[in-house]
Amino acid sequence: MPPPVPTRGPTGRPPRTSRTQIMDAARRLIDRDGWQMLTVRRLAAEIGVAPTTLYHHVRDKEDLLRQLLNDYADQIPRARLPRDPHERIITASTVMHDSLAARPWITEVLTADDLVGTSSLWMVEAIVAGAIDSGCTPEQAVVLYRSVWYYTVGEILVRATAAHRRAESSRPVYRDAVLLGLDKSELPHLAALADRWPSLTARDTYQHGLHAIVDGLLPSTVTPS
Amino acid sequence: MPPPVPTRGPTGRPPRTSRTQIMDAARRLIDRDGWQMLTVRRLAAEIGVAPTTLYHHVRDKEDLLRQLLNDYADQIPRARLPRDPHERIITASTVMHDSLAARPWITEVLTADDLVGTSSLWMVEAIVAGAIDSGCTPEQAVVLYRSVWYYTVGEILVRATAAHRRAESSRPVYRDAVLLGLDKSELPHLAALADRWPSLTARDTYQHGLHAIVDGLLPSTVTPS
DNA sequence: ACCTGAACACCGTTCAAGT
DNA sequence: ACCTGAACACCGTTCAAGT
Repeated sequence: MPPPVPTRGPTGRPPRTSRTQIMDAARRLIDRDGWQMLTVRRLAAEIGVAPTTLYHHVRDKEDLLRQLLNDYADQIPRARLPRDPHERIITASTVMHDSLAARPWITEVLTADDLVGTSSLWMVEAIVAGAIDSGCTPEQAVVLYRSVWYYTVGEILVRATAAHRRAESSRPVYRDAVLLGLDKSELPHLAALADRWPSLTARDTYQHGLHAIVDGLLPSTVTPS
Repeated sequence: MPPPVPTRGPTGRPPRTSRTQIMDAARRLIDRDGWQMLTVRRLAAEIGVAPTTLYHHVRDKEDLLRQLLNDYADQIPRARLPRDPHERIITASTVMHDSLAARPWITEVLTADDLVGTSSLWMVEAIVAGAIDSGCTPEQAVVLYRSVWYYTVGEILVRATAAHRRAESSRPVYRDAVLLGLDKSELPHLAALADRWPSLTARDTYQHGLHAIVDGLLPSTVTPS
């Protein structure tokens, strides 16, 4: 329940713009025109206010983006998780995936352009050929290639942006701050791992995951008679 | 060997700017200041020429980016591939990965910002907890989580940008054009799959790869006695 | 306290004009 | 044929001034 009367103080002008109003307009704009169209100026126009006004309710554009992502995350319903650990992993991963897939712009906020040319296709050929020679159908071979590609793109991308962000070093990395302030009773494993997290995620585990994907997607190796 | 004399014709001014000169300057600029700093105007300044001049040698900024990526791909040495199919997959994947990792800006061209907040951590907790309950050490659990995260980010990202690019529909999708013009003797499997490629990559195979990663990274399930 | 216009330092791109 | 300046339609952000 918002205060029906502006709080007392040095008696100023009553606010005509609220933070939630801004976030709503931002979502509306993104849904209608795509997230690339979310500019401070357009957002202000959408609300019907001067661009400079927004800087009274939001620190800068990045602050606005972060708020937008957090609001969306808050709204994802906590899934009922199965007891079996393996199933629990699959379920949580799926929710994670589906949440992102429902609003692709959220992941698109992390991306921009894709331009893959002809001269790198020999690698694709090698992977597809290897899969077929291992007994895959062409369909399975393509699935295998795509899984490797997704995993590879994700790995490079996440690590690159993390490094990038660390290098900019303006603010204290944000994620570390988040991790250290965790509720032990709500997220026990993460809280226990919080201090080791930076060093654990610094490791190069690309090969680890790569082998898992390849082993998991090739037809189970039958020992030749 | 470039012609020592400008080719005859309606006798014009001799070129002071070449396409390769532009690409060199672009790489220099990216290496020095990061790819975000690659703007048409800065690039022109780096060369010492008016911004508008560049539009005589390059169609637009996207053309420049694409050229940059293709040039880099051309320069990756064709790896000697092992005979064993499984090993061949690993090798090609690794080259692919290493090539991107060597110049992170190439993948960063596909990305922009990462901002993951506190309220989605319950999913991470569920995955890590499930892994530990399955017999993983904390280290292994984090490896598993990261692999899933990379794979998921990559999948969403690649598909989203692909869809996005398809929606813009200005030019004929580029990749399709590339695929159809393949040399059958050089890339036989890809050439054979070229026409089915769009439909094959349109399929949702997220679960496929996800199960492979999880199965591959959990300790081999010992049937309980 | 809240909102604003003017201003700053940028973008990518077009186009008529110069050599 | 090649290069240019002026111009257009934009960005994000700051800051002194208004109510």
